[in-house]
Amino acid sequence: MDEIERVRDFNRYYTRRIGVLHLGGDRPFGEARLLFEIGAGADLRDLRARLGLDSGYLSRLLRSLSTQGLVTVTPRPGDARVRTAALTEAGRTALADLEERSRASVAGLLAPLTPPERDRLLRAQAEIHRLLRLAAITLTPVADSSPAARACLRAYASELVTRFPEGYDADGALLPPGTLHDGTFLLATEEETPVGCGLWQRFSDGAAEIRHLWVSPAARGLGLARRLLTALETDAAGHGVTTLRLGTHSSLVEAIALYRSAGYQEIPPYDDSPYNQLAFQKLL
Amino acid sequence: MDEIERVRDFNRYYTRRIGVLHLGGDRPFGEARLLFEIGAGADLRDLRARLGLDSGYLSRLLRSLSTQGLVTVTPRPGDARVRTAALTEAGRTALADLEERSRASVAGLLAPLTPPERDRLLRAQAEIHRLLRLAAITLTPVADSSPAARACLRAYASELVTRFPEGYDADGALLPPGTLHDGTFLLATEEETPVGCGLWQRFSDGAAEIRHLWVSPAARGLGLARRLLTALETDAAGHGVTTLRLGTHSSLVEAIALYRSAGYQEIPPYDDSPYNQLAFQKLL
DNA sequence: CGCAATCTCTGACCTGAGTCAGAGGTTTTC
DNA sequence: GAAAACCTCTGACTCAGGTCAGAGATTGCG
Repeated sequence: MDEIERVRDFNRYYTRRIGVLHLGGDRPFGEARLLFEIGAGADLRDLRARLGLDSGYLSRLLRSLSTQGLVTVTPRPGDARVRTAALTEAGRTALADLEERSRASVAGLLAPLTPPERDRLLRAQAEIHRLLRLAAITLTPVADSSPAARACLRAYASELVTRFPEGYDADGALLPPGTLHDGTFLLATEEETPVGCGLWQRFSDGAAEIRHLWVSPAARGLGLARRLLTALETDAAGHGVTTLRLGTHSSLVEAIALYRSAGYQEIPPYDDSPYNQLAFQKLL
Repeated sequence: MDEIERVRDFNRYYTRRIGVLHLGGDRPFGEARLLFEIGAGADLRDLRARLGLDSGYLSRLLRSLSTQGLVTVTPRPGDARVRTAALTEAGRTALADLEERSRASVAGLLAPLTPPERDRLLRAQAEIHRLLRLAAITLTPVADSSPAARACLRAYASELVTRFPEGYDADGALLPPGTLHDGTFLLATEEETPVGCGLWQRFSDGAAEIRHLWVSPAARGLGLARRLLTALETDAAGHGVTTLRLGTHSSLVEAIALYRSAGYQEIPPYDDSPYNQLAFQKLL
């Protein structure tokens, strides 16, 4: 049985087992989901966007919930076009009940397992979650002046400000927008939000430099930095680059470990940036 | 976040990610499932039982598939009450197409991962599968003469016949039906089928013996033997047993390792059974 | 042989989930 | 102040999935 078949097999088994679990109770799934999503109150437009519902459908669902006395829908003060939904006291208890029943069915699933077995289950789930998130992240080349690219670089810079003991001067050290001509800016995106970046840029001597490799805190621990690095190397190699260099700050220990494990050799610093206390090189 | 919440969280993420995968194509899910289940041909009654369908519903589904030219339904030769469904050539290609598209969507999911990452994913999935299977197995006390109990003991005996170099004389060594009076026979059941057993039986001196601990080949590697053993110990302790003994054959190395790791100490053989070459004891 | 059991089919019905085209309010913009 | 934009609601409709009651055909059994 090959890799794909094993994954399909697992999917079948898992969804079958999980399908049995208590999801919406006796309440239709759509209503249960809506109760959950309203939570502390929400505008209908937001609910529609979050749940991907048709406005007519949402309207009917809400009416059903409000005739059951679980939610109230009122015009938002200040803008009466928008209406906001809120749970009533009965709605809150209904939601709590749903939650409790869902928890109970999971607890029933776990009950026969010993603590070490449960621990292994949780670890395996965390591993799968990690890997699936990583698999869902896409890398795309974008212009270094694109809003997403600039947002990543700003986040990168503001993190370095706090990480470097001497601070970080973004204006002086960050790649100015629109200046990346011979190279590629790669943006990592998870479900439409940018979660990392990196770029390579050719030197006048034909070698190239990797810069601004960054992974957002929300996406750390997935192995994304390594993937970005390999993708940058492949892209650069595809553009004829044979020598890659990079400089880094001695306080960025994880980055340094990454470079070493990716086959980069330490070389003497090749520029005068105060932040590049260490330099590395790799021949592609 | 507690254990239960973490499991729920994973379930939410996983089902969301998997839900996107290609399941039935443009074909309704029910029809796709039916195509899959018909496979090389099946009686309608079996299909109903396997898929849990109402007979009217199945009839309509099949009619839809047969007007699409994907299946033929014919009376079974020999018993014209029963009808059997078979895929046509077009049905086989439609099924192959479904399979292929499902495979392709899984392949797309895996594509961004490196081989070691995929390997970790598969391992984690296998671990979860194992643990969920184990959690789904129930242990119930049954009469030693019940059909399920006898079936397990027969399977146990026929396995020993091939495992022991000297063979195994079931008539002489197996617990005769209806003879377990002061003790408990535990049956392990996975989705209605028996997958293991074990019993404890009190000696005249007040101590008790564990016998016939067996796990079906289909359920090995899950940790079921250990669970059975602990359950037997707990049950026996609940009946006032403080000393448990057991005898085993020197060729059953996994069993011996299990006993040792469960805290059993080797003692001199306490009976003259030719199969109990080793004996163990544990004080509860 | 006749009756009961077995199996499948048909028609009638239901629910959840969702789409689509307007109608009718409210606010913003010019 | 009027038009445009925005937001929600209503009515009409679709589809998948499923249940239920009985009709009709066939077979097994006494």
